[in-house]
Amino acid sequence: MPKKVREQGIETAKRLRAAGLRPTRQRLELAGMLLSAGHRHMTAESLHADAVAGGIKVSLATVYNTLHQFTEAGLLRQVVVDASRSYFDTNTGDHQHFFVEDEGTLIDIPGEAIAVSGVPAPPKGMDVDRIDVVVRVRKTVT
Amino acid sequence: MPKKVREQGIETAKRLRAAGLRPTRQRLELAGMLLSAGHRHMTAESLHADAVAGGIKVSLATVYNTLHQFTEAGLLRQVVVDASRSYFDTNTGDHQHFFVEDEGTLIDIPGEAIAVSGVPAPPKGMDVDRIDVVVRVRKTVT
DNA sequence: ATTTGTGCAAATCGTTTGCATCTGA
DNA sequence: TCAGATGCAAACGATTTGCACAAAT
Repeated sequence: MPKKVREQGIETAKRLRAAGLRPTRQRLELAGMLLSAGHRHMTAESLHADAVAGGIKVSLATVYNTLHQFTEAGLLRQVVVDASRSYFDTNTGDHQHFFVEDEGTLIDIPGEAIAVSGVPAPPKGMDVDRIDVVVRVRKTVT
Repeated sequence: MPKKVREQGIETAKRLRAAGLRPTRQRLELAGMLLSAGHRHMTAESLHADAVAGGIKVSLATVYNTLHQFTEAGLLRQVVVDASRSYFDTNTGDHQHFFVEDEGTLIDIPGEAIAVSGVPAPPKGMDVDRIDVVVRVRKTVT
């Protein structure tokens, strides 16, 4: 194993431990897929498919568990755009999304770009947790 | 039957016919619940429960069908805030929502109040269908 | 050795559908 | 009459869970 990869693994292991998660093989490999390259969007099904395609042995149940654990640990963010599937985003920073309805795909919109103004004060005894903006787009009908 | 109620029923029947829907007993009664009073938010389950509680005989399957038909007819609008349930809103005008995460309830935010700026141009060949803003709130932790 | 995680299959939840029966026009 | 609507129960797809086994500390 190349030194660089090993160190990356150690680095990832630390992050998992810090989140109170044991660095198991499955979690390390999934974390590797998610945290290495650039940001990505996924569903449990798609991540499982990618993992299996990449030779990683994990069950779908473990993928679901892992996605939720990572989300709770702040490594991922859940995006609600479709009533029938859950999407996850490796970009946990301030940003919003385009949702391509024909394809079921997400595209990030930088948080600096977009602004929401005029939000009324929340009802008494409530605090704003987050503001989500979804720009639903579809293929132009020509 | 009081004259006023009968006329309301006739009025509703017209709206249904205009939407290409036969004014059946179930559809008229559900429409009555939805279009009479002020705006309301509901899930299929909650509407079915309310209908049954109000003495209206309908099956859950018909409630689902009706909600979708009404939505397609523009009488209702679907709101996506929770990955596991579909919400519907009798307010089909321009507006947004608070979503109380602890309770799973929605509160309207008038469209005039809120504004989203800085939305980038959608990708080539895509048109913006709608912009949804969800202000997620939760009970203040004291 | 003890605790925690994994995989599988069964269970669950919201939602949709097939089909026999009704109902409105 | 008869296309369209309804209700029920079975089917569904996404997600969760129970439990025996495996792996991490």
